[in-house]
Amino acid sequence: MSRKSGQNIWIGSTCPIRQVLDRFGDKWSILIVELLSHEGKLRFSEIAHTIGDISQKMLTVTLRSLESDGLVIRQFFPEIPPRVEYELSELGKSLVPHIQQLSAWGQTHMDTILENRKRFEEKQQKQGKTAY
Amino acid sequence: MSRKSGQNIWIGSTCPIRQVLDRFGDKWSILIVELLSHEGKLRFSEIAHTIGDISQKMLTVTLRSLESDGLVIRQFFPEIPPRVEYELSELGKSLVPHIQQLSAWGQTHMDTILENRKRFEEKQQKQGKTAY
DNA sequence: CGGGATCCTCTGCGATACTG
DNA sequence: CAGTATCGCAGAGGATCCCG
Repeated sequence: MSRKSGQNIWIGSTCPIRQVLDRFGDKWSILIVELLSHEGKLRFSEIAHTIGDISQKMLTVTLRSLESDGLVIRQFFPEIPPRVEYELSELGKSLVPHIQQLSAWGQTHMDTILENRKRFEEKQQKQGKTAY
Repeated sequence: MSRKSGQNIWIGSTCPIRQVLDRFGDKWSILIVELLSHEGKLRFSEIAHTIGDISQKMLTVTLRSLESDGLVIRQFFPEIPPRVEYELSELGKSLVPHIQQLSAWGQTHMDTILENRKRFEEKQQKQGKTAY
């Protein structure tokens, strides 16, 4: 519970922010949701190719977890060779706007952040590193 | 570049989503920003106590990185015993609404996700696990 | 083609002890 | 009080091989 604010916030391990972070804090989930939101329906190899630097294992694992949580729909076509298509569920689509908000924030402010970080490092080098 | 969509999206390692994820995908950054957004100005030990299950090391590291990127302002008071206060910068505050959007999405949909996951696991147990 | 199963590496993070 | 320094580990994620 908050002391200073009247708003209701708790920070325990079941608070919504932590839940969202636990679910989507991994390396690939959000990226795949964003990709599917733009491309609609994609095959396994198309996703792999578009992202480029994801391993087959992690693509499999991430897609399976997204499917398991009902965020992505997997369609298997038992042809030869087999074909599998992935697309966002309604639940998955409902997340997209928020991802794009974050993405837009990043486009606007990430340069500033990187500059800040650079200046901070330079400042640290001038001050410290002289004491040995 | 997208083929099917007319919108501009790229998925390379410099795309904004990845940058945001690289920056805030860790375990504590977003949580601390959210906490400071509610409490305004907090001392080191107040943050530690409120969160509860963060180690001193990770609190130090996370606060330092947030300060380095200009998201958090650190004020040091050379008293005895020393006192340090942290608060969000304007840049940090500009991120808060988006975090709360995500948090709200989590409150609305996380139960569904967990149910989906549970059902998926049960389905897997019925089907697989018989083939050896 | 779309994975499963292994093995291995790297690192984020926690636990502990010490300091100005 | 607010850190710093060091050690150690679990687990995320990559590389490789295999299979229907």
